[in-house]
Amino acid sequence: MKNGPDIARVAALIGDPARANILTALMAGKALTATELASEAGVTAQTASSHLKRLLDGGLLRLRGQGRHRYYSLSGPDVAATLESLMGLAAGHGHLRTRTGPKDAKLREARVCYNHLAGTRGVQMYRSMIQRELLSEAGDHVTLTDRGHGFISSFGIDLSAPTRSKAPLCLGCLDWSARETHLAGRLGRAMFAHMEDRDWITRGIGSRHVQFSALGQEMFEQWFPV
Amino acid sequence: MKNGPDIARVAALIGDPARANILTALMAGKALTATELASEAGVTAQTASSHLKRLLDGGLLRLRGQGRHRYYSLSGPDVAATLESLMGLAAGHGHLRTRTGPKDAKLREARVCYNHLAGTRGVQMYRSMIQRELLSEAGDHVTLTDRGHGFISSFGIDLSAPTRSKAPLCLGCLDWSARETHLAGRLGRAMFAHMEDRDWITRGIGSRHVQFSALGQEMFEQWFPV
DNA sequence: CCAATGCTTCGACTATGATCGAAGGATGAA
DNA sequence: TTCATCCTTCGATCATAGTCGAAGCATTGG
Repeated sequence: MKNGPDIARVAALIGDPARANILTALMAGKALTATELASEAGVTAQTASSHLKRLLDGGLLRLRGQGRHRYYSLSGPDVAATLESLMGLAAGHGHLRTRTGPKDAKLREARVCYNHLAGTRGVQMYRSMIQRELLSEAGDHVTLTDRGHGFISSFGIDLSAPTRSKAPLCLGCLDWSARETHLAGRLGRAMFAHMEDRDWITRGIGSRHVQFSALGQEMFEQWFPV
Repeated sequence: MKNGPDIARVAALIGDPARANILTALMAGKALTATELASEAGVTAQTASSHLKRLLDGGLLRLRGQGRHRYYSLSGPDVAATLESLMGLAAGHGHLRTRTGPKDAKLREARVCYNHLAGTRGVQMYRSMIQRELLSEAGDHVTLTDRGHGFISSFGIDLSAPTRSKAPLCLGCLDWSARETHLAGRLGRAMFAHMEDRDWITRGIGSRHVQFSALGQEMFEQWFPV
């Protein structure tokens, strides 16, 4: 009857509350064990196991077994992007899971999205880098310019390190709260990790919120002015 | 337990096969009546009615009543963008509804996506306009440059006509097949309509496929060179 | 007014799948 | 080896919601 990709299958996969909780928890980018995800989703280990199997079969998750632990993570940035897009729809039409509170405002300001910075802070960083032509956009492809390479190495990140990852260096990711692009991809993750190492930012425990330290606040404005 | 938008609600809404068919049918951009959608979805009128009610309540659809007909359409470009994103996931993970056939190849080349041009043709048009600086990208916002305004009016579209629409003039939409951006928004729709008026393109009946005429082929290459 | 069409509501049936208890396999620690 | 932890599989229960037949509104046309 119809042709094209089977959208219902994927959507139904995301459409269960327990599975949606699991996926949302994994948006933070860290790989989590099955039991951790069970508690995140608010179901027993058995139930979570069956959900994880389905998500795995559906290609949304990736599994790495380490000893008796099984670590699950999102299978790729495209999954994260789709989830953000769905969040945008849900938020735009006023279906917030909980009432909009101070926590939401914090999330809107800075949060982690699959290991890179999202929220107004993330958008600010992206805009700043675009404005100064450290990044350039062509179509949907974002690339690091020559000036950008210099900037990044002076920022303290070594991009020349060998990598076996085939993931794109730069990737635009649509922000559900700000409705603008922020930087994802390997570079986005590296910059996030770097700021974490320098104690500019700390992750909220059990939350996607990102807290800027006083130093971080100052440095961020200095490196990424509008 | 969790915070943020209620993603499961929206995803579950899209996750039913009948509703997914309805939404996919509406991706073509035209408003369709309840009975038309019922036949598209392959269910009876009663069933479709209940689905349409739910989609309406969920904010995914928009309703305009005309006489005894009720015309349903997608509530906005953000909905279309999310659907495309889901298609990308589904296609990427190999869940095609039907076997990949010639029809799919045609769809990949040129199709209508919420009343604007998508597929490799759509991407080509977008790239061409970006390259020649008729469009400029800043973050997620796409804007028509001064040169772009000149180009559009020589193309034969009058943008000075008064509009009560608050929809953005330019909007990037991620293509599920090409995985690049193509032009959506009011301008994207206007350009599509213009090419339709000039018989450069015709829509496939009951399909999202777009057929280029010989004239259209030639003109398209002339106006949007790579 | 009546008849026809488009659409929705109601009610009942049914199936899918979400859930958890219990049990079993796998790994690591002692 | 023995025990504990992590995780999965099996089986049974139960609720949600997708489906359609029948009936009821609403609108149009004669």
